[in-house]
Amino acid sequence: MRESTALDRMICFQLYAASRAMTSLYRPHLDPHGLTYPQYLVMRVLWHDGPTTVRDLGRTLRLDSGTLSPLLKRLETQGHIRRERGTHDERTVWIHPTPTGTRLQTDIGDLSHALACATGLTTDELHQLHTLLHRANGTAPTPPGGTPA
Amino acid sequence: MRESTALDRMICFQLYAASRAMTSLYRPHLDPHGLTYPQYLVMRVLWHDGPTTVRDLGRTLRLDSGTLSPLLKRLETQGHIRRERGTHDERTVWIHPTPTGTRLQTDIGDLSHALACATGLTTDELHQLHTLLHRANGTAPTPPGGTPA
DNA sequence: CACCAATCAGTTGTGCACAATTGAATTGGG
DNA sequence: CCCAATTCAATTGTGCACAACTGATTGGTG
Repeated sequence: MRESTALDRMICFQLYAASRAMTSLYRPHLDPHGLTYPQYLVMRVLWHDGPTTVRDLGRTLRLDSGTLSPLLKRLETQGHIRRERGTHDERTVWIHPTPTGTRLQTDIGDLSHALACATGLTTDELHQLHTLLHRANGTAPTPPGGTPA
Repeated sequence: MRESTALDRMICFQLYAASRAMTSLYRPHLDPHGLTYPQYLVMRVLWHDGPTTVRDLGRTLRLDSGTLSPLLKRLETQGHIRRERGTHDERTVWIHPTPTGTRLQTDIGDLSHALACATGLTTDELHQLHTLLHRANGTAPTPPGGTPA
């Protein structure tokens, strides 16, 4: 409908464009709280799992320390997290959400509905997309329940 | 299967992870030619459409001049493209593929098969994914024919 | 014609991504 | 116990993305 380039036929480009578009949809919701999208993902892991090591954050988000270290430094500067060297294993660094960081969860609220609507896809299509992306990512989709954007 | 975080249920994260994974799949194929994935996308547009303006490249790839200007400068330094101010409208800059840049197309060859296989999805699933991403991107999928990765 | 708004490419500044490397801490084998 | 291999976070360097801005060019209107 828009362009007639070979790009139209490339899944990789659609994936690339869709990922950036999704980030843009989050931006207006996160900007007021001073968070970027990757920072928001880190906070979500902390809200859900509690204190975590940098190593586990990397495994979960599939990011390495080269990305996470400066990102976590910025979250610490903003007062959302606290870093602490492990006592048992001094190589690991534990990331704790601060009270400020925890309060962000309720301040930001649930974005999934607003974001799901913004895609223009039906609930069924979102579910299909979710399943396909899971398979492409080599993970198993969580079978029951809704599918947040 | 891997993590039990709320991230599992977020399409946005699956999209973000899948997009980066796809780029990683391209990397070993593009690195030997000194191209990055976004640079490869630019070259594909030039191979398909011939000389193009920076403005149209931006519309096609959904990138602004802040991203394209330095990227094109690097492609020019590598000898793959040539820039030329428009004569009719001196605001626009035309991007021409050089012979070297054109030769890249045959040198790199067709990556779609290798990439499609690497995802582990069936042809049917790739087609579904393609259609869903198109709809999410607000574009119409090109109905007939195969679906390169 | 004069002027003003819009268009276009480029620059600046911030923040990811990721390869490669560093250096400290830990682990395992002999 | 000792030392070589591994693990872990951080750092360095390159290249996107994108917001905000600049400055030149163009097009439309009075």
